[in-house]
Amino acid sequence: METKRTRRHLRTRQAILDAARVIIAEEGPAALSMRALADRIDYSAAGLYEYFGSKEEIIAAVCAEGQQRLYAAMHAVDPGLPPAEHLHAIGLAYIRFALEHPDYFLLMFTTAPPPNQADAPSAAVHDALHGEGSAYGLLVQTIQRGIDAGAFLVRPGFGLDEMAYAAWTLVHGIAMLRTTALRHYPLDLAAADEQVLHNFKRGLQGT
Amino acid sequence: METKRTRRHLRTRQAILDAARVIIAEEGPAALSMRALADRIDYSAAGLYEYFGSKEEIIAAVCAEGQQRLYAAMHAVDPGLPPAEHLHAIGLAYIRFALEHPDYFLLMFTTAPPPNQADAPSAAVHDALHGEGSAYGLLVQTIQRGIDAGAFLVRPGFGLDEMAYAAWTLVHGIAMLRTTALRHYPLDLAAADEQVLHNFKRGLQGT
DNA sequence: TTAAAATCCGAACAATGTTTGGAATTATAG
DNA sequence: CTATAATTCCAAACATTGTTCGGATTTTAA
Repeated sequence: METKRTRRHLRTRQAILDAARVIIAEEGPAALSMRALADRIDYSAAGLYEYFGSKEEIIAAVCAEGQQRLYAAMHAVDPGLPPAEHLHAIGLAYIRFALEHPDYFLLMFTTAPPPNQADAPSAAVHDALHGEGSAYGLLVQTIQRGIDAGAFLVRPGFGLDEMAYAAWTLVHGIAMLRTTALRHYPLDLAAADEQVLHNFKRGLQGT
Repeated sequence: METKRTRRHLRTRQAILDAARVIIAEEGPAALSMRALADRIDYSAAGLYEYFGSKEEIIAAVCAEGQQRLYAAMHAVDPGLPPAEHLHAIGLAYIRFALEHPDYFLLMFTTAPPPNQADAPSAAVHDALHGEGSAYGLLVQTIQRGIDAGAFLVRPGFGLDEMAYAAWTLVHGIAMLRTTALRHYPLDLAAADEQVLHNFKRGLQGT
């Protein structure tokens, strides 16, 4: 029972991650160097390696925090809404998260080290996506509820998995474009987003 | 009239870009170092700076080539198709380009240095997107033809620009997810893509 | 042929991620 | 309480990166 040591260890670990997050948000991912990170919390660069094995591990940990925040943002929408509105709302939450935390979002989906899906057993890949507390898992559950309630029409070759995939690509395309190629784009795109989501909803509800 | 010199200059410039493209395709963007690049074409790293001002310029030039190839892929679809099918086909071409050249695609939309839209006059941003020979310009033209032919229904707050934006986000989301988070995903997603594009088409065609 | 310009490269510089060796501190055992 | 072990921390060094500098070599212009 050595809680005192480990508590301090954990606290320092968190301080490192917090500093990393701040640097990324303020100066971009390129400015995240081990020395700058160490300076900010009054450590030396070498000292960081007692807490993380590499810079990649630190970035991966920040990404994991981002996934949790994304999940939290999507989980915060009223679950009492009817399925279609529920799906609409969590889609908007996904987009809003990307617009409010573009550095986070881009880190998670572009800068991040690619999870080695190539050799991993596909069951593990499946679980990582659908697991509890994951944004994609929440999406799947919401759609499943819509199917159960008869609000979404299952067609041959377009069932739960395909619906979830389609919904994800939809909001991801919006989020990605608006945080990269269309960053600072002058026009207001919220109305178009609404139209797109509305049309998608209609597509799920049947012919 | 000093064509001999400039011809050689241009040829070397192109050799540098070709080598950069090969390295990125074979070993990823992270493996693109000035020394590795110089080695491949029997130059020294310092010599490259006679042809490009920085590594960023080289990457930007490779991205520009990628944009041209993307445009060519979309331009290659039969323009005689009816507007809705035409739009469908260039959307598939966009996705296919991303799947066949994921390194290229990701370089263009994530690794690439962000074009400084912040201070540029918005007219220039508009021209860069809509200009002749640009993929987005081709998309806009196709949709304009669909509107003119009465195949796509213009609604208040959802006109040409919004339609083009929506179409782009749609295929971009698919292309981006399948080249990053869903790379090596075991399931076949082509059928779901078809469903999504089909539903989008229906949305454009009216209530 | 001579002067000027364009090419090309070895060497060096600053900054990066990481390793190493050991000093200082803290916990555990006898 | 002491001695041993484990943890924490850092200065220094290493390899690799993008880039600059000075000069040598080659090509063009006069």
